[in-house]
Amino acid sequence: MTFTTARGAIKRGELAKRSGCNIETIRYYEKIGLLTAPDRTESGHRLYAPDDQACLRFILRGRELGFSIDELRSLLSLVDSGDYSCGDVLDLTKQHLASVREKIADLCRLEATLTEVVGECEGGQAPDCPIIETLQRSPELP
Amino acid sequence: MTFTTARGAIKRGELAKRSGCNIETIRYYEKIGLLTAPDRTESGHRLYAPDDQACLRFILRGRELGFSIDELRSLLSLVDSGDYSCGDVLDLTKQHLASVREKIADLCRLEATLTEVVGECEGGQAPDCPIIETLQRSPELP
DNA sequence: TTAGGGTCTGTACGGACTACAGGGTCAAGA
DNA sequence: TCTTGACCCTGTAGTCCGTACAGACCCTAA
Repeated sequence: MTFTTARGAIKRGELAKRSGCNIETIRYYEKIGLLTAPDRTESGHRLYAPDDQACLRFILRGRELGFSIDELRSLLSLVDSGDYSCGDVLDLTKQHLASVREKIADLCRLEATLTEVVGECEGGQAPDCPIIETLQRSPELP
Repeated sequence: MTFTTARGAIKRGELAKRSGCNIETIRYYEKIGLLTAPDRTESGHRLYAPDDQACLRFILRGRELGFSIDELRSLLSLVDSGDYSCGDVLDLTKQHLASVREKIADLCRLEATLTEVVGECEGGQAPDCPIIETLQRSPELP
């Protein structure tokens, strides 16, 4: 049986399995300073304490919500500071939400254009493909 | 006055200016084989003939429509083959359209979640920030 | 003791560019 | 004719967010 290390500490592979995160990604987050370097066994294996595990979950959830690494860095430093204000967090989140909405708007414009050309093409046996024609036109003016 | 080269041929800087494309991006497209290498002056400066210019416009328009480099490679080889069938082009475009729609759906889910947490936070002087709480929850189950 | 897994490190790759350094070329003005 | 400044050339490194690999080390159970 394995010597039981500090309460609840687990190795990287186990953390990867439990969190659903790629094992290499965990090392990457440490490398870029997003996840603090955990304690190690004498032979150098990483040991993630429950706090470290919570931190990774925070990061993964943030990524799921589309926050960038830098945004998460800010959020984490707010949380770690202990007395973060709701306002700071809200500002960051609102900014992020705005950029998500922008991306949606961009993609919707794209979708409309593509739907249009697909519709034109589907209609008949046009001698010139309307999709190719669209591509050969000059870029759209603002 | 500059010696007038083959009708309408221009150098890279001029092509960049006219097309609105970053000058380095043109070189990049050549390097990855998307844009065919143009003729050169004796001293090695690139000279883009009207056909080359049209090809770059095609690429830029395609990128605007969100096609990947690989998709554009396929489209260009279809067009260059001369007797492309509308069906091939349509297939590629439909595939691309489907992926755009998927991205939109993903972002809309994101947007909904973010809007929700922002709404909760905005409401009052909650002692614990609901955004941080959301982040501290486990990742969403499928 | 050995076999197999797991973990360690460093490094390279991907897409789609962008930016820079250190040189060569070109055209116009003095 | 010379010089000046704008252009162009090449190769390389950086961006973002990971992913993947090689070669070495460690750990545990049979």
